Amino acid sequence: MSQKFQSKKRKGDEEYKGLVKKISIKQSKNGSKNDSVASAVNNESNAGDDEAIIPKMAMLNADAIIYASQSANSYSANDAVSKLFGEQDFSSIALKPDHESRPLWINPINGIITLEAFSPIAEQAQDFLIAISEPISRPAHIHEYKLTPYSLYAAVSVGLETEDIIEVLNRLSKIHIPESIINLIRQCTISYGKVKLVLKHNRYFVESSYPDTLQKLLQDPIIAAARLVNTEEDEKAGIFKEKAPSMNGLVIVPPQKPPEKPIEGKPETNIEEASKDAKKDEVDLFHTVVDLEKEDEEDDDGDEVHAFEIKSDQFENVKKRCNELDYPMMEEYDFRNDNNLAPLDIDLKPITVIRPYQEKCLSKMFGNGRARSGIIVLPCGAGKTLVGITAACTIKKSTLVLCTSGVSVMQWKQQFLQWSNIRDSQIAVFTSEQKEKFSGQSGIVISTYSMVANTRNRSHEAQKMMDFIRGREWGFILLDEVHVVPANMFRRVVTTIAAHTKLGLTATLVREDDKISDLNFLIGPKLYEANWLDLASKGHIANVQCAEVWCPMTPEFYGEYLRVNSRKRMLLYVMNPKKFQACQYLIQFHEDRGDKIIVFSDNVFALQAYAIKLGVPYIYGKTQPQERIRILQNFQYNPKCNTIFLSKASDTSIDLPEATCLIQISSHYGSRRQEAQRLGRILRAKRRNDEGFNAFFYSLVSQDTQEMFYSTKRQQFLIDQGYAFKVITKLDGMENASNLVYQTKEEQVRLLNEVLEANENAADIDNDVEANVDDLPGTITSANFARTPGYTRSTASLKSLSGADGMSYLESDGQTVRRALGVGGGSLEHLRVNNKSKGKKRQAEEKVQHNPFFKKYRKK
DNA sequence: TAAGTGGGAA
DNA sequence: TTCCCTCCCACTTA
Repeated sequence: MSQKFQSKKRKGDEEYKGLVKKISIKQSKNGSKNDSVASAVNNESNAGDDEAIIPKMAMLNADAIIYASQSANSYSANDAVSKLFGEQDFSSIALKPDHESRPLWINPINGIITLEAFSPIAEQAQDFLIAISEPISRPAHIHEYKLTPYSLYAAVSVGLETEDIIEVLNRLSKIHIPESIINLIRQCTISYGKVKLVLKHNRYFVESSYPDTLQKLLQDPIIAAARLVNTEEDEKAGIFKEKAPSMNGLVIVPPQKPPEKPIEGKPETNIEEASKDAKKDEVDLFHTVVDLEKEDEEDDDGDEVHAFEIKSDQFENVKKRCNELDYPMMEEYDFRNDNNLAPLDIDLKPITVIRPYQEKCLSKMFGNGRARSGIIVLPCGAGKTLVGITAACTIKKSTLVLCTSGVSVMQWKQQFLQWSNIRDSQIAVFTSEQKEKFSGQSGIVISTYSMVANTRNRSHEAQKMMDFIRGREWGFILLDEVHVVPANMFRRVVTTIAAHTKLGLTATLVREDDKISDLNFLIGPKLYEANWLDLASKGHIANVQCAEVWCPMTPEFYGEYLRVNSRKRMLLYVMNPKKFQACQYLIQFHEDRGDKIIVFSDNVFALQAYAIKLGVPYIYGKTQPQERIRILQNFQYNPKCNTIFLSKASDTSIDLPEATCLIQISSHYGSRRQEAQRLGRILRAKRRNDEGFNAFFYSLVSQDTQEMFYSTKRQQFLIDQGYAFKVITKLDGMENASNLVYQTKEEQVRLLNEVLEANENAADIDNDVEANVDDLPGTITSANFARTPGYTRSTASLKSLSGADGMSYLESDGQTVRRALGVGGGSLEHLRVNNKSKGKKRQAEEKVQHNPFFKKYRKK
């Protein structure tokens, strides 16, 4: 490979020589690496598809050009092309003479960097790009990254410096870096990393070696207001040795002991050695690409450090404000020199093995010997838990772990016991069921977000436990599924708990709202994000074939689909008989192959209809825990039970390594996170390292319906991760399968009727409520009216009751029954349901409150 | 053990 | 662009 480079080499280009030198060093150090990447790219199972698509794309473009030139016939074809690109026409930018050997393009306008992933040095370039920019899209051959203030902040916080970033970028780029981009980098990095948030004795300090910077920040009204004026107590506590009144009240803290080289502490176990080596490798690798001598320079070496204290309940605001002022505060914890917090006796067990990418994550976190706060993004099944546990074992201070569900809490506890030598008495669980405290000065508490974020009345025990958690200082807080933290209620956990280091873990750092960037000041920068395909190619997670199966609507269903309003359409395309058949066919096909299959449906009606019709067990929200366990164990160990149906009840935190095939029949909304999480269910497939093993992921989509739109949206995350979705318009052999359900028109029509009935019953409530809402002008009176005790809506439709005979699927679902019976008045059946559960009334209230007026009213 | 409540996701 | 429904869960209390 280096031969190829040599042949392209041009004399006199110093930059280029430098680049080649770096490459050959890298190669001699790790000769086979590039080859394996290259082969991974070439063997990439979907590569063929991509190639097949390219000519089509080219044709498409040609069409567009012809069209453009015809519609604007005064232009020549060339002009028309430029017009298509608009201001994104960069044909005037000069390429470097040796551009072919450099893998990057940089868009001067939006900071998007395009990487040729087939370049021999793509892997090194990737490491660098992940450090300085956001991965946007990483399909097989061309990757896109974007430079953003946040990403540059993250780059600085892992130790990169402005000029290094510019220099390396320039080496890798096919064009000279545009001025606009250089300015962006300078602007974003010049002020970064100068201010730190420090927690000491349960108090928060803004610290910097640049007093001017602190002065500047104090000019800001928000920060000034959050400032806590020092008292004599501070002195007694021994935090401040020296005051500097001349600096307008800023105090000087004696110089900190400069951090040593990465984790040289106590290499007690092999693991620590291994991870130390990994860190060294990481640094080496970085030097190889970047060629820096001065990487580990510390600004505050021997300098004085200045600080002022802020109110602890204000620190979220201060962090946010500093971000806005372009002085993002880094949070680092010098845990090895902290003698205030009691140490925690915890180490990884000697048998515990850390994978290379896990070491990489940790090296980003502990790169300068301190613990940085931030976020690590790893795909499901890639061992996020172990990363968290290893981090806890490195910090060795009291640790708080927060998860989304009680099941996860137990899993975390079990994993801590499995991978580390933590004693059982040192690890406590805090949920509604169990309220434990650890013994001694330090320990681990595992809890849920809702437990800690709860603002309503607590049980006595819970309150005591919360006082315990709030009253102490934590060395480390681990936030599992960190993408939920920006939610209004959950985000308060980061402010109410005093923790030196915050580490967020997630597989999918996306939300469908715009709150995800809040994590930058709630937690910290993204420290590492793994490439899913990369991990798959190395065998850490399973290879997955993704396919979208198009199921034509039957004429009857499509006719109805076109007729009804959009709200009622969903059931029609989910219950499409052709989809039913495709699902059944795929189940048979994969069961014959020996696969274990999970079928997902968001829609409970469809879930039950499918599962009952096909005689397969299913789990949804109301399934009792024991029943769930029974079904899941059957699925795992019973060779006769190879398929289960799941609702979104188990989208997260359910571990089924046996599953090798997923089928999605209903995916109403465009949640990228959900799609990725579902794919994650099969990434840890036990059989992933079998020769030629593939897991399968099917999305069944009714053709020419809204579902196709949602499906495309949902897939975006996975596509950005490099997965290619194949479109299957016809399942081979399906027409020969004789045992499929709903083959006759009569059966299909009967199904259609059932669907329409269900739809109508469900819709009755909506119509009814809407009518009410329309009647009421949205005044306070109407609110009172809606909340009047004993108020029942009486615009009953007996029709919906009388039609309930055919709803065989509804019977096991209490809520749907209620909804179906819904508004009916006067019937005994209705009264029975209504008496049994007041849920209906609550539902009615909610509906009324959805009126925009009340929404605003309630917000006030 | 069941029901109510509040909250999250989209 | 905004808003929508539904389903799910955890926690508390009766």
